[in-house]
Amino acid sequence: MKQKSITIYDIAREANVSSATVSRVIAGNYPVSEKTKKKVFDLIEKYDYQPNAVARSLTKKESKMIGVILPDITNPFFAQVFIEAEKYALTKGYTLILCNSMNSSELESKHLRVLSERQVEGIIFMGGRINKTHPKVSEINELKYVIEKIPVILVNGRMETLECPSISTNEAKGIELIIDHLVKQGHTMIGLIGGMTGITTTDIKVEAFRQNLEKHQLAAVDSWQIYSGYDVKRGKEAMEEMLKINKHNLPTAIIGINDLVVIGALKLCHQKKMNNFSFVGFDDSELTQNSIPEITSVSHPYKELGEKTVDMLIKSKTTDMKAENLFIDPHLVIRESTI
Amino acid sequence: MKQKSITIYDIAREANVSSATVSRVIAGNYPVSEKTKKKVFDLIEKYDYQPNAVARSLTKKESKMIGVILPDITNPFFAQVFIEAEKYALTKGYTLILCNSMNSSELESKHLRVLSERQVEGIIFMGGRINKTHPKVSEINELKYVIEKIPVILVNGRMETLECPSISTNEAKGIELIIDHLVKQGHTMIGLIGGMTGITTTDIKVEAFRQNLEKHQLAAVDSWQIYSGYDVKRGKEAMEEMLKINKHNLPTAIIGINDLVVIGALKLCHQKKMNNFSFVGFDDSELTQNSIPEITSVSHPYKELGEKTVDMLIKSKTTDMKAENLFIDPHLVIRESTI
DNA sequence: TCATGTGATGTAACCGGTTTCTATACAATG
DNA sequence: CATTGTATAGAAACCGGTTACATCACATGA
Repeated sequence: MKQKSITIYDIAREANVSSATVSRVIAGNYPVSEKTKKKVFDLIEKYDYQPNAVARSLTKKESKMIGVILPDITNPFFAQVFIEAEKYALTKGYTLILCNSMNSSELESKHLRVLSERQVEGIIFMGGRINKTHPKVSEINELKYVIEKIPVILVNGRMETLECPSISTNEAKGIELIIDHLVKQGHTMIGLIGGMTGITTTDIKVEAFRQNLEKHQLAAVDSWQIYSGYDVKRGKEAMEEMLKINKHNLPTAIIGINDLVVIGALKLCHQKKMNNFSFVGFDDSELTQNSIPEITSVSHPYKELGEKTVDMLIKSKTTDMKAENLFIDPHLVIRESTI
Repeated sequence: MKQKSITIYDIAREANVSSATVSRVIAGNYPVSEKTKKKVFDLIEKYDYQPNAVARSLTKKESKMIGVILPDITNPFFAQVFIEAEKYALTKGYTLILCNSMNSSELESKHLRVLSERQVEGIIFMGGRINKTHPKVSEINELKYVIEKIPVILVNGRMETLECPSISTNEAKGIELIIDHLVKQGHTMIGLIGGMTGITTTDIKVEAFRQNLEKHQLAAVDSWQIYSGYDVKRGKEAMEEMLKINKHNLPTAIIGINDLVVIGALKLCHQKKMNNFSFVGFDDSELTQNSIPEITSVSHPYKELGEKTVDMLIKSKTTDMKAENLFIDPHLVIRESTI
């Protein structure tokens, strides 16, 4: 329904040169006389000629596209990494294709397939549910199969069952920052709520939690660590349980596995009119600044995560990618909830 | 660095047929003998042959890609529409390319160009800063130029300077729902904060605000309507001003131009220990459920916005698109902040 | 029996670029 | 002057599909 666009041949014809010459003028990687160059550039401008990226992809066998598969772009963590990756990719001539898997392995597979058919040069895989307790082996196989053909990088996710390069926030370091801060504030009784055992990122945090309590010679009270999940509702539930089972022996500071959990806990405390806890979240999402009180939280190295991932993918075109696991340190943003 | 994939010719050779036949088997739009079909399908399965979408795009002159340009995927409104659009597009064989413009017209132009070169079949343009007070005419021209070549649809944005089809939430209706609800709750003194005059979506809401007050024969007190902006900070500022200039004549219910503004206003009221206002937001973002109190808000017809937009774009391939402006009614989600 | 229609398949052109190979003109070198 | 090198440019193949057109075998109907 729209007019057909002009091609390299149209330019060539009007300039009385061959398409090869026009191609060379554009690429600028081959000697072309100044006169011809000018003639071609003038025509390109005159018609606002835009090279057809699809045709170029086909001949050059490089699509200049990178796929991004994540559970849900609504999650501020994924959104932030994506934005940084996109910004960076653009400067490198790459385009990102975002795929929301909505935590469905079926969708994940479908997206994997589409991306592969579209000849993406690499796939960024975030927060997939692949971990040692993952129920569906089929999915891992699917991914494994793709990895053999397309470079895949995991962001903040590890796969015990599969060799795959990854880039992650050093979450253990994040927990260390939190506990150091809380101790400096005078806290000696610290709890941890949310998350699920078996999920890599939770396991790492819990492990770091215990180690750092020990480092400061603080008691690791078992009932002060409550698994529940990752959303606001779970946070509320966890806090409810915390209050119930520790009625007479409560921690003074509580770390949430992520910001949402803290929001939930805060809500419960507000309802119960208990405003005597310090809270720390994880992810430093916008929520932390919009809640009352504003929440101290660990901020991921978003920019590095995004850029390094894209870089590794681009590099993997020429260098064989080692299945290395890169960790980047986060930092702590201190707000009202811990002062 | 990865192995080359197999092509339709590989399949054809091993099946002792021509590539045309394989193509026909896959397309299934042409009679092929059962025997040949089976032979080909078996080989496709054996090698897990995946057609090269780039090559297909080139010959068929249809990329099956749609571009999406929006200011910032972090904004829950855009994210939600995107998710719905993507979900739907996938079922139709289309892939979306998300572009964050970060409110920079430079980036907008760059993305427009990239998308055009990639031969996208259409562009979904959300929340662009194009309106009657828009300072940069160059940008409009850029967009205008693209529109001549690629179908563009605006989502929740209108352009006075440019004929372009659009799909929008009926925001006036949203305001009507709010005011009807507040009146039913007994409110007779209603304020409106946030937004900016000159921005289409604000103008529409303000206009509807006044009309609906009139409908209920309520006073439209000038100082109860305060422009400020769109984020939490602006909301706080607006509320501060509201309290200052209306010290002895305050509204009892306050409508925010969006949810963020309400969050800001709530924060201020919390600081000032003034918990006697009813608040209503707009967008029904997750924030509304996570704040204290939970906020009554107008929910956009996300699913319809996403699906209808994709549908229109697909249809525009065969039918010439009228520059029509479609409106879809939102609904009101009632929460603690107005009871 | 011959003309015609139909099903199944192959051939080759095409999509819009890039790139290898080749050719030409001209300058520099011996 | 013959030889070699270099700058410039074209011809043609190629990327991996799709499809218009051609072909052929066989069935049908006059």
